[in-house]
Amino acid sequence: MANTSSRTLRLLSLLQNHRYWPGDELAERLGVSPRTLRRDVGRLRELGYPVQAQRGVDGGYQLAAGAALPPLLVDDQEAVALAVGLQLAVQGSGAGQQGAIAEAAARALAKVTLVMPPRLRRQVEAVAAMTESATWQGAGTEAIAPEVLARIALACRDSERIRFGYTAAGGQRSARQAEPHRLVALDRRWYLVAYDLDRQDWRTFRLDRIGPVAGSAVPGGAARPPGRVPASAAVEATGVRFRARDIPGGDAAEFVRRNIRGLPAASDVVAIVEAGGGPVRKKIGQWASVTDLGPGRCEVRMTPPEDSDWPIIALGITGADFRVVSPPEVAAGVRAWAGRLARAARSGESPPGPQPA
Amino acid sequence: MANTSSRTLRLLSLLQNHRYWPGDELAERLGVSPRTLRRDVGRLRELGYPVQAQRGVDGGYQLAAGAALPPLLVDDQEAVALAVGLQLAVQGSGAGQQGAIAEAAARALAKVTLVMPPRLRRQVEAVAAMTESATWQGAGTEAIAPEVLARIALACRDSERIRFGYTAAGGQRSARQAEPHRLVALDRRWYLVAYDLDRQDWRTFRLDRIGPVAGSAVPGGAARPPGRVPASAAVEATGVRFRARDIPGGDAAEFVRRNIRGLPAASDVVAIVEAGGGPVRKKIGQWASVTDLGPGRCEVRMTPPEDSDWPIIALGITGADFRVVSPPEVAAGVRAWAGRLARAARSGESPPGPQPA
DNA sequence: CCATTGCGGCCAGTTTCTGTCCGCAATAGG
DNA sequence: CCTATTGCGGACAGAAACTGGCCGCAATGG
Repeated sequence: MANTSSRTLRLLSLLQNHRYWPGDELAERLGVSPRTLRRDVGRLRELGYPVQAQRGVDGGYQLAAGAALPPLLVDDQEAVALAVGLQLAVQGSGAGQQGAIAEAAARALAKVTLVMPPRLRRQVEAVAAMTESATWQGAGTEAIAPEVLARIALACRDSERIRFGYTAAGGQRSARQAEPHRLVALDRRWYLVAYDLDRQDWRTFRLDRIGPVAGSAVPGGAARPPGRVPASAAVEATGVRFRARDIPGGDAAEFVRRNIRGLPAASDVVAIVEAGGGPVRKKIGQWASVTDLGPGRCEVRMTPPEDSDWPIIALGITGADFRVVSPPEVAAGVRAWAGRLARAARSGESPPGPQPA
Repeated sequence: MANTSSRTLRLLSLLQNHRYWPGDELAERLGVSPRTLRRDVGRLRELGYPVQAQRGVDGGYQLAAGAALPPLLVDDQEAVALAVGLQLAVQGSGAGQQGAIAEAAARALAKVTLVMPPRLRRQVEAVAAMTESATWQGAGTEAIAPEVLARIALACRDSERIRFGYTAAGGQRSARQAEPHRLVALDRRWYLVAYDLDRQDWRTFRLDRIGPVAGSAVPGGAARPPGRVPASAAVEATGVRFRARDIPGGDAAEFVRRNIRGLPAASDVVAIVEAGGGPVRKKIGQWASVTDLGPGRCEVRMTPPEDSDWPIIALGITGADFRVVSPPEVAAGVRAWAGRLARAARSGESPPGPQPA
């Protein structure tokens, strides 16, 4: 309380929470003399946080943008908003070149949730539960539990072995133990690059295929360092730390790209849209890669979550005619939508009232 | 550098960036003796940040969740991700009871952008430009420039008069000068509760109707406190501070609700969906209020941005038949979609190749 | 049983911090 | 032009803190 560093922090907080303070008031709030306040301000400036001052009548201090970001002092609500926003960013903005952002968001999310008081974490979960289904619409959502992502991000950061269940492309579930190295966001999917300890080799895992460990093979009261999170969920931090290895090729994203190239991209959606590539790209470039096929026609390719209506929506908002090349499921979905919308359109024509036979 | 408080901050940063440090390494990094490190840790604990320690071989320190959120020390990328995520939260999650979250997000966003170095701000703008159109799909976007929102949030926080252009419901543009008091997120819209200095009364302004000031009525080199942002945009901070008044009724959200009730909610979309309220609510409860109309039927009411395809999409993903009650524009939109999708469905049936006449 | 690692008391020397007093420099208003 | 206000920073003395070194103790795992 009477501490100097704590006071400096409190000063920073005040300056972040209200941009314009007369010096006297600041001094009073901090319980020090104005001279000491000036010294504190000087200290902040030395630390690189530019506190601007206005002299003369009605003068005061205010915090400006500097070269580095000062420690962020947020209140509870803001912290919740932060976490929610980061979850949105993590789930939603993985597209295109934004992979880097998504990864940073994952890191930040891990950081925040780690230090967030439990009561706030509960709030975040509550809000996320409300919003979750919304970001990735459609029923069979492949959305990743934010908590899985956060835990893996933490394990990567801290070089801690993890154990998890994985459903391979074929459908077989198995328990894995691995050294997680990097999270990579690619094409709206999350991948973990890890050294698989059972296979003794590098692997990439799709996060949406990670689930609870099959047989929670932890013998009774075995060695578990206190303070570790128990196997409450899909991913288990073992508490065993490892030394980082070099990822083959050096670049994690490149490694993922190579690996998933080889796999059958069966779920890709391909469609021909009767409109110029430019406008289409502008409207749905977020989710799809668009290739021009001459004037007024282009090819759209997406990798949406399975079983979702997303590709239909994307094609719909292009506002142009289109043709689904593959897969048949999406074409079937289009037929279903067409039927429903046609009935809706017809019902709208007739005057309101009970549907005529 | 050699400062105690700076060192404490650095320690906090280390603990946030990597969860498990042997004491000796921490001491070495901070350039102090282990004894002093222990004292620093004690200081952090006194400040309320629970640093857990493991004794014995392979022991170390780690930061755990405490009662209060410690100052967040984020790197550049994380800061960008933070800002992007907050913008998403601000634009997207305004629905239902989440208004409070959205407002907190706006506050946090203002806070972050204010102290963010310009280079990072540019990055955020770049990313936002890519993502913007995506959140609120559809053409006639009513999305609010994040910068407008941030600036108004700041002005509210700092009790600073603002000047802006406003397009009234009728369509007339006018220049306003007001004392901004609160931002309110309601029904996926943002409102500003402010005391209008020209009208000498309280008003609510829809943020999406705020635009650049008509005649940037600032005479040449007139008095402008240095450090103020110039009239670079839709909202201008005058630099004049004011004393807060009491909002009539005390509650800003309530005030907004009263005021907009009176206005014609012409753009409301109403539809009847042939499905139970429960499932429908689960699928689109984010964007619409759902009222049960007996088993297997419910009414859906939305207030989407004008001219967007959003209501059609929402109704489509319910997966049920429906009927658009109003407005006619949406019904027309449904017909257009139905036509396009029907053609797409038909083209899918025939083997690929040039469309048969 | 032992090595490792964190804990915290004690102490002496040093550093830093604080409040007070001072003159100076901007700034806005009369 | 003058004045009140407000921030700036030097000087100084006393008080407070910080630091490193030393110690014995307590967990912890092998």
